[in-house]
Amino acid sequence: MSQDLRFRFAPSPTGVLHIGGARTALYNWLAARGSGGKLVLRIEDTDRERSTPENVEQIFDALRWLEFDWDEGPLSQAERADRHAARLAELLDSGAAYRDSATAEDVKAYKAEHGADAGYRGTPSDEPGAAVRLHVPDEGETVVEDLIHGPVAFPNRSQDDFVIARADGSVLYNFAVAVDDAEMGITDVVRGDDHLSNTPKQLLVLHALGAEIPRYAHLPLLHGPDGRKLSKRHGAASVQELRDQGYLPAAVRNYLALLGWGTTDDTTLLSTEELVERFRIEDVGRASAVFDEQKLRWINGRFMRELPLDEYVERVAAHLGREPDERLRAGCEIAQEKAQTLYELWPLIRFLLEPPVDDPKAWRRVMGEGTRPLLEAARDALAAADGFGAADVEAALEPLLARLDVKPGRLYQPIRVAITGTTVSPGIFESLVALGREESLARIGAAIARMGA
RNA sequence: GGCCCCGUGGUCUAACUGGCUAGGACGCCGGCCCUUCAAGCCGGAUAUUGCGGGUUCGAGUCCCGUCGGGGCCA
Repeated sequence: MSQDLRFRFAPSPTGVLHIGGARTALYNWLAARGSGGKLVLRIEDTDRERSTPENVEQIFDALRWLEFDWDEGPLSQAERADRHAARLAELLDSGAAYRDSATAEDVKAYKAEHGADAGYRGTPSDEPGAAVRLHVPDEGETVVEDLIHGPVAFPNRSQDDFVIARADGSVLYNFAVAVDDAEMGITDVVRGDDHLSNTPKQLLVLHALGAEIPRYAHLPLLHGPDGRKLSKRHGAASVQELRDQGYLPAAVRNYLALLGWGTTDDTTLLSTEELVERFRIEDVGRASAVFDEQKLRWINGRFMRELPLDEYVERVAAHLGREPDERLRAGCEIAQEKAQTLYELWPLIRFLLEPPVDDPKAWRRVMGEGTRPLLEAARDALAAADGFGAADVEAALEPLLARLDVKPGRLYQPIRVAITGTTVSPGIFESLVALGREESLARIGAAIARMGA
């Protein structure tokens, strides 16, 4: 078992953890856990505008919600900047990099002369306004040994002598990350496909630095149903939204894991332990995937139903921002089978915690002609019941069906509307029991009164 | 424009070094159950594995070409 593996995850600090980013984090985390390594989190600070402490904290929040653990990057922002400067000077001294004052036009002109597929090669200069470029060999190729794609070769002659630092000394992305990886001892880089063609540049920097090369795994990107990169327009696009909509972290982890990877034996529902045990980064597919919220909902429903009641109540209470009292617990007990998300549970148990809702449509549809005698009979029967357990309630109401010669729905739906205000609720007997005899009678009475003569 | 990646039913995927009547899941349709809505159970439709060649007794799996989608850089 190799120890001290460091997987890095570097979300951009916009405050939003996108689903694609969350999957990347998950794969990093699973791979790290599976190999005895650890996940190192480093926030990308390239976008100063949006890189506020609040935004960074929001990313951490989302990651914590997913129940990941990680180490913060071993180097502070300031330390990183120091290393960048030092390494840059090093490359300049050794001649691996050089100053060049060429403009974009100059590069274009170079290509016009040498061919479009010829990488730009500059001439060293001492001018003050010169940027720093890295020397790229003319011969051979730089190959990325990718765990998912296999070897991917990039011809060196087509690669520009790319800019690694601006004239003012500020470093560019491909140089900065390569230095960071080297300085932080990153052993495994698991990130999106969009970085695949950046990788040869980072390798070139690493080579010039004489640093160790990490293992790379480039994940396929996530797309929306329209085939374009997943974004806000496609509904839930961030982990924060998923959380707000009442999804369970374990279900989200399960679903995300399946978005680009599958088990050989066709298992769909996996606990996190199983995920850690079975996930292998090498088995991740190469094609981009489409986020399908319907499947997430299904998986979430399965996890919801399998949750122990105590934990279920806790999760629900947290989501609703309420105390987990007896009423709530009673509601959870009778509605756990029915909700796919925490969010969906509320309309089902609301009647226990608040007065019945006013739903004119439901009322009109169910409380038609001849309903009043049915409700009166139900009220009387419930009032006279021996006890008020589910069996007692059923024993009280069931005989009415034959006596009044009505189908079950004709009797039960009006009761349902009377006590909840809506046509959808948990089982009618359980609902009455959870509400209690007194309150049930009061609500049925109120409904009768509302119907008038 | 250059370089690179990808292409299995609507969606996510499985198929060790070529042998499978292309498997599973979500969704969809139908049925059962039934006090509503779900869930559950049963059954069904949907894939000439982007397309065209080639190698082979045999290709989703190998080779060539082509189309389409995407990424990075410019």
